[in-house]
Amino acid sequence: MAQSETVERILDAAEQLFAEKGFAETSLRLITSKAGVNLAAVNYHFGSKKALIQAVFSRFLGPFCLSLERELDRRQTKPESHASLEELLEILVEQALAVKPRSGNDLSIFMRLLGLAFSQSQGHLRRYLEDMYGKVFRRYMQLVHEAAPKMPPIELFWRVHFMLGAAAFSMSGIKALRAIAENDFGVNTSIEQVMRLMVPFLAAGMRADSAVTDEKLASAQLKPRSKTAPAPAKV
Amino acid sequence: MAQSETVERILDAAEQLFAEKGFAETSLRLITSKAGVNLAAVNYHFGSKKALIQAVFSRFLGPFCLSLERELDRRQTKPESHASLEELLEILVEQALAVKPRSGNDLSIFMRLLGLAFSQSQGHLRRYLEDMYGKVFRRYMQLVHEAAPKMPPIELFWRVHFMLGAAAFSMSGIKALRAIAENDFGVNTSIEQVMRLMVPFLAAGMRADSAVTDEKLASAQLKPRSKTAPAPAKV
DNA sequence: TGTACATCAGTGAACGCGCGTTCACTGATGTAC
DNA sequence: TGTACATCAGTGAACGCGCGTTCACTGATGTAC
Repeated sequence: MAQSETVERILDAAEQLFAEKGFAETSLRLITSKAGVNLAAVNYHFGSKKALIQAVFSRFLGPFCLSLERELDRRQTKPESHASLEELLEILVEQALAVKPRSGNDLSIFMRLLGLAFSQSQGHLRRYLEDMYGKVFRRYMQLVHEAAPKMPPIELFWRVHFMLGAAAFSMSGIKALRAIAENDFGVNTSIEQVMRLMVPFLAAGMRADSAVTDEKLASAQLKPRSKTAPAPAKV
Repeated sequence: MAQSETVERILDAAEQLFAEKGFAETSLRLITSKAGVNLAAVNYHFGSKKALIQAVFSRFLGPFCLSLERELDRRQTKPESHASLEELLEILVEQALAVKPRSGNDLSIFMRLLGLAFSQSQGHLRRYLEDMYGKVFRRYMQLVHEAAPKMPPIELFWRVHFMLGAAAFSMSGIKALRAIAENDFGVNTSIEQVMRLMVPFLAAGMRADSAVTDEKLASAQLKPRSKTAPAPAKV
């Protein structure tokens, strides 16, 4: 076998199987037999199953976040004009679609993996993703904050996670959902179409009138972020 | 031990552990030791681990769906007036909150389980839920359909799943999210408050102007549901 | 140009471990006569 | 009232199995002299 074509074969097989079955349910024996490589090759090249899981994410998220960061840089140099919610969401769609052609595999596979990353209890994975990509994510969130109409910060917080949920969930089950849609309506909805359908839905949700009635919630403000402990003392 | 207090203890422990760790990652040994019962008791009372998983869902979904069905009956007898999207969403919130006091345990645990049911590959569970609760779900969806402003059916289909995603995802990670919110903003958001924050977000998303530009998608209509095969012949 | 050695991707078999399940058994309770 | 039997929740130990990981090994390729 050519110089570490093996590594790519393992990553391809693992990506697909993890997306289908989840992490715990996918054994190294299944991965290596699908990849047509030796069982021990995973531990030889990656060191452990955990490291393989992280490598699968990095292969996609690396280029994606790099591309996203460059796009954010580009916008920052332009004359100061805030992007709309729709524009911000479109940026993500564009970056995701741009990364896709890396290989023959499907964007939907990776979206499903992202969904799993949140719902499966892979503590090491969440720590790894936060360390590697947390910075870009927070930078993007800052722009969303600026684009959202004046709203209690805590409500913004929750709405962002509703958005995240809608995206991660529908993408994570996208294969089944597309099949149902095809069966019930007789038309095929491409991944790209689904993502574009999501944009106005999410933007409208973000713009809905505030529902906060509780006074404590309404007045809550973002505390300064501290690495190790809550904010030190009263202001 | 009193007459099958054991069964309840197993269900309580399993519910909590499944929600924390997922199904595959939670062993019967962990469940039974947390419950303080013998390892073999699960297989004695439930027959298998799969059956235990289903029983955990039924303990909550049974009362919930019964309660939902009665509420839908009540509304059907009233003078013909369509419920708004907000009203329909509020119904779910009310039913969910009404079931909660069954025991001391937390609604959030069950919401997380529901999220897991979609994202973990438990084929038997999806089949079981569809068989048991599919009917009520489709009846409810019909009302949502009537409440949504005129919209291509396929877009409605996708938007419903965006809603489902936002709910399932944010509820499934609710424990971590509440902790982050508490840490970053210094206020506690109750599960009930989160659910009520979700209602206007989802309703606004459902009402957003249609984004369908593709002609094929715009004209797609719901096919008659057939048990075994696609619709028989051209109309 | 030829030989000795180092490197390294990949291998095959085995390791110990935790898993879900099974099974013969116990002991308390209820029932028939 | 007393005895024999049936029922059934619960037990303790063992079963076979698939898992992630380890390890001594192979064989191809590159490098030094």
